[in-house]
Amino acid sequence: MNNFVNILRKHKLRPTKQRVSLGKILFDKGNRHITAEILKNESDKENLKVSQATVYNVLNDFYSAGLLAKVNIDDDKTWYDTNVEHHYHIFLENSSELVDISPDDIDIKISNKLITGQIRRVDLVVKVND
Amino acid sequence: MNNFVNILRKHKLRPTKQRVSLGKILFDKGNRHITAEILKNESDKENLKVSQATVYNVLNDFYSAGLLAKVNIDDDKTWYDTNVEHHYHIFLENSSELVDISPDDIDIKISNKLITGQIRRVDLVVKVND
DNA sequence: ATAGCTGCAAATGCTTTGCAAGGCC
DNA sequence: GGCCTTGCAAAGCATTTGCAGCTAT
Repeated sequence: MNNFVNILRKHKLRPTKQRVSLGKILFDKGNRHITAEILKNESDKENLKVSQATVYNVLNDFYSAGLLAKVNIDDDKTWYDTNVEHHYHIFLENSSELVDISPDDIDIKISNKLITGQIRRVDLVVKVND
Repeated sequence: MNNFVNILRKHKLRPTKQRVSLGKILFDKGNRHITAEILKNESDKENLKVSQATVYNVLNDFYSAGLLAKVNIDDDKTWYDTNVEHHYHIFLENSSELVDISPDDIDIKISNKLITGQIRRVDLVVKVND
């Protein structure tokens, strides 16, 4: 029935009412970019009775399990991304919206004499504004 | 005499003792990447008697004047960069150090069908780890 | 039964701010 | 002198944590 319950179990996370209903908000509508504040608001709108602390805990748990990615845009709030595949972002400054860019649509060539050690990740954000 | 005093005046910032001495730490040693905490520590080491609040105020003033750039690495602290030219970054995760990459050493091609509006800036951070 | 989770409130960590005292033009 | 800046302490915000009570297994 509920597929997400199994995903939680697979990651050794108990499928509590709160996790399942927040998971529904996060993963049932395609790729999303969300903050703890937005998630709490949407949860309230659906009368889910989830505390703000639990929203933070759940986001951290999902992130640790690899179900969410973090995106650094500004220093104020943490954004979470339901797309955990390698990709880049466009940030629409007017609406504070994030849009995914597939690595196929962008070509980055770094002169590798600059890199020492292992590349762990490459973060790219194009900030646009009309 | 003190060249930085004139720079401050040009930006309508009064050349107070605090601004001039923090400016010396920031701009007299080539390009630097620094947080409010690091700057306060270095200021203390030189017995400058600058309060933490003033460190924050000065960083904000310099940033607003275009003398410093901000770099988003993590959500915890704000990094400031004395290099305000367009460029990219390598973040050394082991030492939490930032290294500049010149735009000449990296080639980014974005399929421009993806971009609507004006590109305000392109932020790229390569996180390495050995 | 019990290990894990939730909710509340308090604590934390970075940063900002109000206001009185001091410094620059 | 007058306005800007500083310093201190308090406030602000996003986030984390301690702990008692609850829930999934």
